[in-house]
Amino acid sequence: MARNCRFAVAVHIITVLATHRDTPATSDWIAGSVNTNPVVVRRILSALAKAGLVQSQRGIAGGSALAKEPGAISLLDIYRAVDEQEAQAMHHQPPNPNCPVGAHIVPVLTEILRCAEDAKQQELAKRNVGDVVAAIRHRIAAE
Amino acid sequence: MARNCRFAVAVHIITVLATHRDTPATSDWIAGSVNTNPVVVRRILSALAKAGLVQSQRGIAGGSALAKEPGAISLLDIYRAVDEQEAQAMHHQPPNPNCPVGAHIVPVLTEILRCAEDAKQQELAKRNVGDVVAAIRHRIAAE
DNA sequence: CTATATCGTAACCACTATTATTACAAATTC
DNA sequence: GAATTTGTAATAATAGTGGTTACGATATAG
Repeated sequence: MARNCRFAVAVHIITVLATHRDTPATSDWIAGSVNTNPVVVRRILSALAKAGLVQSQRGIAGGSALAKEPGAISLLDIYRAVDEQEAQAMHHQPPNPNCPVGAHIVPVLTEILRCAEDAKQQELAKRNVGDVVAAIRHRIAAE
Repeated sequence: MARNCRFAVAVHIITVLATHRDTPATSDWIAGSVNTNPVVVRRILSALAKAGLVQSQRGIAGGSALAKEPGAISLLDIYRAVDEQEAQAMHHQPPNPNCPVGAHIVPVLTEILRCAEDAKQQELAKRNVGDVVAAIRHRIAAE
């Protein structure tokens, strides 16, 4: 259970909200579509709300709704809202500073990983929630 | 201790080998530069050897050495040799197939994450071990 | 005002990925 | 044959992750 699926679940949640814009969706109802626990959904909704992507309301007619148009929410917005951790990390222990390689490799590697992560994020920035909804509608129509 | 630093350690190891090409390096010696346990170094060397990037030899004059020129080893080669796991994963439980979103989002998300990962790998492919050695030499000269 | 429904979040558990460490057989050289 | 080194298995320690329970805060209905 250790692999990170927050991004997948977050996109799922936002896509559900984008296809039910008439009425706020409860975490319980969303959890039924994602097939997980409502608290997991609420945790991710909380992160998305902090990023300004969704709005939630408590109470008897409460629930969550998009705070922006689907076309104005990129997948990078979602990624940054929920996936703060780097995939590849630096050494656990700092390398030996008396070795020429050990003394200088960390900033070199950090810069390389930053470029690689940037490329990934730029690819995510090319797509928005409207595109995901359209892709799903296309698949439904093709059935 | 849960973050993945195999890529960082693998690049470190290969860079050490690239700067000491005259004689094979023992895992114990490399571990001194990386500041970790020799077995950790040997495990990563084993993965690098399976990818054809290094060669190791047992025995009293044993150790490891590059199997290719530094300029012929890209960082993507190293990444693929040691980092098999995806950073972002799909849902733990399959989504609800009775929800239109749940029924169709997985292939859409899989394709998006594949593109993002591809972009990252293409960025890593642009750099090779020779570039890393040059960057480190540049930093040493700038001291 | 009270009851009900819902969110927000803390606390805890189970599971997994990862690194560190010990141990030892296999291989190589002297 | 002794010494050294790799290769790998086994184990422990740590941390990230999602699932679950619990409960206070909040909003609406009546």
